[in-house]
Amino acid sequence: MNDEQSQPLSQLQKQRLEKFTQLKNAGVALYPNDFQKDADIGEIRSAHDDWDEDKLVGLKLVFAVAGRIMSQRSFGKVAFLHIQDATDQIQIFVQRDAIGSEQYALFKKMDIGDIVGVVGGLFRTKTGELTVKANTVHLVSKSLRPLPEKYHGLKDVEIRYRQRYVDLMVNPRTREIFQRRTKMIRLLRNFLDEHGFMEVETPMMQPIPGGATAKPFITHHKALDMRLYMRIAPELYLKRLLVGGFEKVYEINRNFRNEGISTQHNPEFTMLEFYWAYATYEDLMDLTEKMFASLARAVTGGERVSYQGTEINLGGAWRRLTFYESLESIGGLKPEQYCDPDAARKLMFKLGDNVQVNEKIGKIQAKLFDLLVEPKLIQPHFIYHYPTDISPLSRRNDQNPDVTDRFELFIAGREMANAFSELNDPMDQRVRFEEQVKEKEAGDEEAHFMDEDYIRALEYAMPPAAGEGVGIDRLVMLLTDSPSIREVILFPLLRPEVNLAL
RNA sequence: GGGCCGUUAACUCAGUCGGUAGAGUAUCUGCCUUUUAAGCAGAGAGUCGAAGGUUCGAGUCCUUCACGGCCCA
Repeated sequence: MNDEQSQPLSQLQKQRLEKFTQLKNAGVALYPNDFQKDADIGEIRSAHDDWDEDKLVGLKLVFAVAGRIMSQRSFGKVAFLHIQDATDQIQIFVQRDAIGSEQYALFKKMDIGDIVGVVGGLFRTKTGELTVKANTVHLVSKSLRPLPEKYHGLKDVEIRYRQRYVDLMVNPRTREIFQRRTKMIRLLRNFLDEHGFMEVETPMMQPIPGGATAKPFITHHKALDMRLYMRIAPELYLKRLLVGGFEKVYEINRNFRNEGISTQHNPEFTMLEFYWAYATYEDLMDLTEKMFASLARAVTGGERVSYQGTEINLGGAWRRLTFYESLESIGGLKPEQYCDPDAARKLMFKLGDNVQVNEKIGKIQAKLFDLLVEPKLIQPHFIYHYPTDISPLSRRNDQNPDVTDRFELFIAGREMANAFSELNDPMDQRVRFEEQVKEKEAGDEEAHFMDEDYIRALEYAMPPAAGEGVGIDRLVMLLTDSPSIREVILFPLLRPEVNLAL
């Protein structure tokens, strides 16, 4: 800790180290593991919050609680603390005459931030607060660093992300976000399980990355001397399972995309993907409405949620319109502006975006959509019938082969889900992959790879199916009213900390 | 990758026109047996993100860099 390499200790750290030494010299164990905790603070409070003083005095029970000291108000021979465990906070009353002068002297060496164990009964103070009157106070774990200020808390976002443990200690909102995140994921699993889906796990390290248009991370397996990619999506493996005969499968886990970082992108992020044989993309729209609304009810209490000051209604049937309809009615474009490649390219240039000369019309249209339509989709919208050019894994529409039976879901001006009826024609899939390989060879790092084994699987016949991917981080953002994806990821990726000597 | 903003005590923040580095909380000392942003009195605490430059003099002005945030790509 305090060797030559380390950073100079602050005055506060030195003072804590002194107390550490004093306690040690007094024979106090600084990191004991024998305190027997027998109650959670939350349980104590919910069981006794409405008890009056007489009733509490009648209660002869003694509780053993443990938690971190969050604040203290110290008098000469008596002190009040608040300690916090995973469930709640409770006030502790420590009296010299109750625990003895010797113990009280040791207690005075304990600091805010220390983890302590307290044994005592319950009473109510003059101001009416439910309080544990300590019979004994045990040091359970000594803290050598001061906690952030009690009133303003920890605001510095860089420290909040780098030292999430401190953020979690002192900011209740942070704890609530991650508790809600966990609850949401559990609810999603329950929802899918109840609808007959089977949860599976497919490779995160893949020899051929597939299932999405994205740049992968590359890694290497030493013993096999083999290049591997961190998966950009589980899609192609999940569909292999449909070939194998499972008819409803899902996976919730991490994907990795080697792209920029923003308020809506973290290089590793969590996706739900689910596949449903004998269903269509339209069935998925219905299921998605149900799923999101039930999730919102369960975690926020209603179907109308407030996101960054805007009310968003997740209840009922959501608006559905085709990709081209949206370019016209929401983007304000006319067919001649987006159907003709030269006109579309010219328009993109005018909007300040560079378009590659060889870019296909579907891709240019997608850029127009991103710019002119997506930001305006605040209430939930299903946009369907995407151009085939940009949907290499989707089934073509039976009436118009230039579009696919695919939709994306937009809420709060951002993509929340992507879904389609699956392409199960192996011949067509091969052609689509070949198109992608051409784009890759032309320099598009995000284009799909050829996956011969996937085509082989389709050649065994895959049932017609529909599949969907839902960005869980963005969904958590929506239902926790968080403006940045980093607020809903426990340890978002940051550059290495400089000057960190441990 | 580009633009803008930020980085000052452990935390939250001031710092005027370039002239000795400030507050609150926290900490330490003393008093204090029902407080809850406890109180009173006193004290200590700084690589002003880093490195250069301008200047008699830089937290402040200029340049570069690092890290973070927001927006754009």
